[in-house]
Amino acid sequence: MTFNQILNRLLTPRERMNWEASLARNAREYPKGTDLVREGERPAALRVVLSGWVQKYKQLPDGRRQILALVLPGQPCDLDLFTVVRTDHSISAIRRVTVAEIGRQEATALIEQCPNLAMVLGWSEIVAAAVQREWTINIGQRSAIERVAQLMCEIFARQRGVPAAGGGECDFLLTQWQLAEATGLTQVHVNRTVQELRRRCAVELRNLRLHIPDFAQLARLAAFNPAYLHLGEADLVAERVGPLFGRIDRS
Amino acid sequence: MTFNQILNRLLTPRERMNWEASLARNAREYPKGTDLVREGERPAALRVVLSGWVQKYKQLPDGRRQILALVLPGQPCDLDLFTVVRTDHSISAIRRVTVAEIGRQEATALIEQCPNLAMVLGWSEIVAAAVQREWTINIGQRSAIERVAQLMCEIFARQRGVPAAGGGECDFLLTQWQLAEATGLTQVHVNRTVQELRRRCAVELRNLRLHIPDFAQLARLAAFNPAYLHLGEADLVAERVGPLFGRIDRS
DNA sequence: TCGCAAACTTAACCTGTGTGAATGTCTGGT
DNA sequence: ACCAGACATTCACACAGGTTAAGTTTGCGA
Repeated sequence: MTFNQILNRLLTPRERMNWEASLARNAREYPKGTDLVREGERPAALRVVLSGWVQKYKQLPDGRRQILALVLPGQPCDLDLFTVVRTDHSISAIRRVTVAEIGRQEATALIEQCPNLAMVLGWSEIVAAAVQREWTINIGQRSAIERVAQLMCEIFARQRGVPAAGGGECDFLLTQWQLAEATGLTQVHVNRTVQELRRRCAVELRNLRLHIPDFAQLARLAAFNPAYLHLGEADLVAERVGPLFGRIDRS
Repeated sequence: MTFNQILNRLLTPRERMNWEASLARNAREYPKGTDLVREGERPAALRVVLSGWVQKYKQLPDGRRQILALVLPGQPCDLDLFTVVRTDHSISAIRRVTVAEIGRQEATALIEQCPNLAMVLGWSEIVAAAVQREWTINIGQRSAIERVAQLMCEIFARQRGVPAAGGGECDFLLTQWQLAEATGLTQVHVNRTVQELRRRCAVELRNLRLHIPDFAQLARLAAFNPAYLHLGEADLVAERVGPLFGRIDRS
């Protein structure tokens, strides 16, 4: 269940129109590598990725860098605009991206006009937190090959869902260097690892496309358990998230 | 700024009374090692740690375990009760703990009666997410000695704040084995690392107490930057978190 | 106060992953 | 069709941290 499908399901037609209009009105393009947000800044906009991929990352003083999360098309980067005074991480474009940047005033008005929107945005944060936890165990406990395989499973599942059988293909906009920064490995070792995965016929990877011939096999290798993506729970978002973030209003 | 200080500041006296009464009414004790929540369960209560420490963790099928987060006294474990259908991680008592377990009905009523409470709880989730990000870069990029030092800085700062100068002492309820599970190292290597920190006079650690003679020195060694704890931002919680999670009502 | 389990320490050895550097190969822009 | 820069690949070597297996100390419950 993608973020867009959740929006479709939970927003009223009018709410959805307002949201879409706001996104379109505030869409901007950036070349790859552009920093959208820098650590320590005061968040000034609600950002939603419309095309391309965006990374959240942190750096140590000596330059070591860790990618914390990937934001795929359709997803909001974060809700820091509404919550945080100084951002604790940076956000940048992995490749050329289109991002909607909705300013504070408009974003606040939008949420007030669309009672269900806060709820859906809240849900996206909940899933993002679960993904962050999975990345923690990924980096902390899995071996190199498991880490890379796990990340590939996640990226596939977030775009295509978990296939009932067999496999498929999806976008994979990371260079091996970025894959290394996301998994806590070095670029050289990621290369070894990707080749090992190729040798085992677990994945094909070229031209920014990832092909997984047998998803179940890769998932086994990675000890991938898709539960943390909460893909099947969106139907229940309404009754659950409602009390905290907002209220359903289908009038 | 501890969670309790935020509560003091943002709740009305009546709200605070309701909250405290609810905590007291639902307090329960558990011996160390008790699982409070198991991965895959439906969350049934809002849990707040009253004394002792609690860990959130995930396990791989073969038993490898990663501690994801520590919940210290005064803090809520999570808001999964309001948001998630099936929990994606487990929660257990690190040592003997007292935990308030507020059932769904009571928790929902409480939030409806206390408009500011949702806001404060939301803030705790925001900080927890920031901590999770820091743990990710900790495990992904720092060396063993940096990881351990960083975690010690965090635990100290969450209890005592960042000392202006010099150092101090605080509780440290983790065994070296748990320290290993939290940092993605082995127990043996954690032991080596702790001794190296002792040798450098960076910390003293015994009897579940951590003594840091010179916090600035340890922070330098760990590349510790307390910004992610958002310790100084609580004053601004109200105007920020308000629009999303709730509304200030000091009537 | 004893006794046992949990926690910590030490040691010898091993391996997965990091380093640094050179070379090869795409690919998108013009 | 070509070129420049970005990516991927390969190699030789180093070392941080893992593994296994004993000890030794500590602290708590009976």
